[in-house]
Amino acid sequence: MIAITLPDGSVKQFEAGVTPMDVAKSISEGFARNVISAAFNKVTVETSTPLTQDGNLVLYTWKDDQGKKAFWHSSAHILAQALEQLYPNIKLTIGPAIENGFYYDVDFGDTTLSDKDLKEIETKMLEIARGKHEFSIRETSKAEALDYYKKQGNEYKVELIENLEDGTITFCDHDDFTDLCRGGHIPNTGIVKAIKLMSIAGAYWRGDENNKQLTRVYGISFPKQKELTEYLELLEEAKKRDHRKLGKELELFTFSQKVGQGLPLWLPKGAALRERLENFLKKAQKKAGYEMVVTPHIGHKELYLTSGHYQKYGADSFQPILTPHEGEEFLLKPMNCPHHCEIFKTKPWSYKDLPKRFAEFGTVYRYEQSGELHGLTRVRGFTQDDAHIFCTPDQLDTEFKKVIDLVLYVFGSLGFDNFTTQVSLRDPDKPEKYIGNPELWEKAEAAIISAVKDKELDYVIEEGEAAFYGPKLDFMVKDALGRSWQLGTIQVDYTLPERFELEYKGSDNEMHRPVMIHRAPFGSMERFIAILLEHTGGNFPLWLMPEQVAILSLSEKYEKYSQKVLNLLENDEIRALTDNRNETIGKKIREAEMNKIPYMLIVGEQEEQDGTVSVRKHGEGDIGTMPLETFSELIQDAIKAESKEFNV
RNA sequence: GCCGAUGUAGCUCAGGGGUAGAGCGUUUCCUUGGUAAGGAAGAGGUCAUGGGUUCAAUUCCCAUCAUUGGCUCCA
Repeated sequence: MIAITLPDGSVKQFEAGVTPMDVAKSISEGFARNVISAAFNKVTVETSTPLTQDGNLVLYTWKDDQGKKAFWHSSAHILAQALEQLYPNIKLTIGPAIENGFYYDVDFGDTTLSDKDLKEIETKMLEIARGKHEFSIRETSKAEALDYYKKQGNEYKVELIENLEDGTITFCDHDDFTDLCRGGHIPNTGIVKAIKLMSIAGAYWRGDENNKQLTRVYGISFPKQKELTEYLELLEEAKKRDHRKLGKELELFTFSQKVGQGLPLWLPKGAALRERLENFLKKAQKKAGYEMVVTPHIGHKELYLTSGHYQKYGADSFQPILTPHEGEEFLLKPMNCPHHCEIFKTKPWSYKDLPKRFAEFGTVYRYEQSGELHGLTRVRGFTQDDAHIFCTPDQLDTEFKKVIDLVLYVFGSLGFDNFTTQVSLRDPDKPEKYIGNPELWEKAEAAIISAVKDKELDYVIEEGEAAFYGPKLDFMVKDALGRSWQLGTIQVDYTLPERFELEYKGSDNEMHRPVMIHRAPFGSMERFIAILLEHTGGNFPLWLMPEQVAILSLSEKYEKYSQKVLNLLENDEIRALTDNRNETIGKKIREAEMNKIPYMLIVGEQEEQDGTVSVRKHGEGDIGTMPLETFSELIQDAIKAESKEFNV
């Protein structure tokens, strides 16, 4: 007999050789029907794996992440089988479960797969699924496994197996299909009821662009057709919130092929929104002791040689600009920090002067690969809400935490309540990717981790994600399509002060090197506004709205009164517009609603006589008639209610 | 940059070897209205660009450019 401990702490005795599914059945038949995966002593096992010793067993259903993982991983096997049946000479490589579904990377040889083929593959997959084939795991020797794939001429699987230890190699079989696999499947293919293949994409073998490009088929599957339908509806919903679509509809920004790809053009409403965001941050930064500086859009090549950016990114950047006669080389500014370092150098500093905090909304230009451009989130010219803090090593901890406070204030003011943070450290295996001495790196990394702990942020540590000159703390949020984007960033840098030979005089009358903090709460104005658009679906906080009030006259007869209402609101610094067109009120309301204008004021004969407005709120409808002054107070109070002050 | 898809009116999109269509928007006229589309008429397109096949190309083929889903990259 063996003792199986369940997650609730209860311990049950079973015959050795009992399977997780048997245990599930012993709890209840109904529960067992939903169990699709299991972990024994924290190791993923099949639901049919015999258990031979005491241990902790966790049973997973579709509701658990682990269950979904097993479900989608198993679906990838079904996909592979369908592909093999339809395209006999292909070479399978890897096919994992991902956050939303699964994919399989396949070498199709000379065949090209297109979207039209997906339907046929889906049909084949459903046919296989309906066969209710059981998944079973079988151990094999390394030699046998190698032999199997060498015979097939599948060099990818051979490469995978060569990197595995003998004795740990398993195959998974279902129906007549076999694949190298470490396990974690659902009991049988019949549990997969709904399948949708989403897209085809190219993907490099092992993620290395020097390797052969394979064809990746993305799909998702569900235990019920209804869940698939809901998922597809969710995707539709996400599309409606896409910042590229909303940006066009709300006339915020555009792109022009003639101006160049990745170079956004801000339309009046978008520019106004941007300006308001900038002013919001400027106000908080002023309180926090920042001073604004301004630097040019280009800089001498020498500047970036000193900073190290040229060596690191020069080759992949826009090519240097040559002056006509002297042949001097200038670069489009890819970073503001070298300029700010030169500002720091304009005069000698005492430790009593520090910290110095230089801030700039600095527009930078970077050559991003054409395939990488994406709306406003990945562009070639963008404006950073940049600042650099030059401080003594003693001040680092305090300054870093102050920056965290500022970032949290910004996020809180804009409704980003769900964010995570990432501490990005060096890749210990690739020291050549970084500049600066390892001791300083350690100091910087330790400073960030301690600040994050003190501030009780929810964080993950990612090795190898640091900037080349220093470690960083990034703030990430998710967009409407579930993609994670980096917003704010705070970086500790001992290296640039070294390279620019920055100094201050200490209390000991000796010269010392300051520490630098790079920081940008928004990250870039472009990206931030994109994410804000998707986050709010275009319903920005009232204080940011390009147009807060639409005054809709019932007919042209009330044009004069609507103009009067507009003037009075503008006196109270409320952004309003009038709509006196020869259209019905229903149409004017509809358009204002679609333009997401927060308040609509309907004015007609009654209102003109009484000096009132009939107020309609976006998304809510009629909220009644009131004196104009009352409405003005109402909206001003609403704006005040959502604007928090930044307190240092 | 690489692999796939897409590019038709200002916008959203249909069409298809014989030089183009809808809805919305826009213009003009009628209508002067009470909380999500009042009515009528008109204007508007070298069908992304450049080649090729063909009696004939917007349609088929190739290339380029842009957009897009991924991969790689991201100071």
